[in-house]
Amino acid sequence: MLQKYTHDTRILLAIDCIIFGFDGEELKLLLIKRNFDPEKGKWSLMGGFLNETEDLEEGAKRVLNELTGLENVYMEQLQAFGEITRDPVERTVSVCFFALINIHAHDSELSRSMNGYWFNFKDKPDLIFDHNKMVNMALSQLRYKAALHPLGFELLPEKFTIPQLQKLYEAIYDMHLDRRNFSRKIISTGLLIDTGEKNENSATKKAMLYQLDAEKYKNNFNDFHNFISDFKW
Amino acid sequence: MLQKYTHDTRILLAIDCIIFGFDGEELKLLLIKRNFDPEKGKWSLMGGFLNETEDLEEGAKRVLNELTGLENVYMEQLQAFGEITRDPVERTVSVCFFALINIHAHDSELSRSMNGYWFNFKDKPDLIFDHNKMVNMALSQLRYKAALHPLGFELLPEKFTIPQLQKLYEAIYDMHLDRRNFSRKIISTGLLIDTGEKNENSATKKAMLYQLDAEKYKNNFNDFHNFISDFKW
DNA sequence: AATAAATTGTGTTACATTTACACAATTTAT
DNA sequence: ATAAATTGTGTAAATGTAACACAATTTATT
Repeated sequence: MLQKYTHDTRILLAIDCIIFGFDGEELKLLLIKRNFDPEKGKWSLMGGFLNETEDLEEGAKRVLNELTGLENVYMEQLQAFGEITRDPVERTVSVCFFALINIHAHDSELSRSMNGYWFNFKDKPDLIFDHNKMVNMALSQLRYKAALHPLGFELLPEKFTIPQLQKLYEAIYDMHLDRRNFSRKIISTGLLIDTGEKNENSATKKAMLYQLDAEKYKNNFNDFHNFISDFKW
Repeated sequence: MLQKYTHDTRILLAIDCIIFGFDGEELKLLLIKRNFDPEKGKWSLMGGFLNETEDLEEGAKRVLNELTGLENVYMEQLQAFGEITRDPVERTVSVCFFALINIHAHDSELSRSMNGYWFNFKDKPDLIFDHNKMVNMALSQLRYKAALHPLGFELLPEKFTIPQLQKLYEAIYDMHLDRRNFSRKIISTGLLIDTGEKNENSATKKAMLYQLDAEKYKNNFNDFHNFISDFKW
């Protein structure tokens, strides 16, 4: 058997998880009010230490699951954050993930029991440590990626209308999009299947409900698109 | 003073560094033949453990500098890699960076003394641990980013011709580009300054030498472009 | 039962960008 | 002088994007 490394520093490894949601009008963020130290009483991302028995993705899924009860959620690693003094207690490097969830499908009693609260992204409170930086980078990354790949669907229910999808994109980019051009762009991806149903929650003309073509979505996820060609980066 | 965390796992933190270069014809990778354990005699990326006195970027810069002697190099974090058994010696999470360097400007004696050798990316040998995965992801990320931002310049000498820049892009994407359309696209960014000089190392018509408009480059780096619109992802 | 108000679906035209290709100019070797 | 290789600039067709018009659906109101 191999010797262990002689390297002997104590640098802890944490996971932090940014959770995006969408309520039909605004891009939202699930944050927790800490009832534990350090920084008890302040707002932060959901996080935890990485266990020896799990890899990074498993750790991130665990952390997400502890707050939302969800599994099989879209998640990607943002990056590692390692400023020396980012955690005042002791040296901790955090690997940060962001998740896109259907806000109506999570276990809201569980998240409330963990002191979890949804905020409009625009109205998010000041966060502990370097969590503000993480969240801002995550929004940049979400914008970057959602402009080029069909990512937004992850934030919607299984069946959705094109106007709903447009409102989501308008929330992500905080800008107005042309209804007709947006619709044409989305339809032309070929990723949507007309369910034949209509959105009954409407006081005016009921929009058609679509769902993702799961096969095409999986196979063509990495294709390049140009969903938001006029966003000013 | 705050208590330390009670969390007590030993997970080591390493840095690995992918170093891209360009020799005028091919995209290159600087790898080391390990004369130390583990996996002595095999090929790997340059790496090292993170020290308690440095943050992640500082650690990556140190690792790069130990092999190349370079400072002030373009570098970005790829992501953290944390599979449980990625390092057979003991549990180690590695934060992976990639660097773009001017291949002619580094300390080649130093890198040779560290057992560093340049490979054509296409001919890279099998690497230890998960370094193959890191390198392939880094190429994807380089392609992604260089298609949208003016990144390629980092791999060229200070003064360069447009045909040289084109060869670089052709090497990165492993495809042929139309000379005339490429030239127009690059010129239209407004990032190039005509030095008035010509490339004397040419047996036929000598191409004009350009250099970056440092101010515009810095300010407009995050602007979106479409340098490689016809690459099939 | 007709009408107004809000929203959704589809079409059309002008403008900008990308693609494909032609030709003239420069440099060295023959 | 001529040929071969490469570089710089131009132009027309095809494609994609932006801006805008109008008809259809649904509920509430008259």
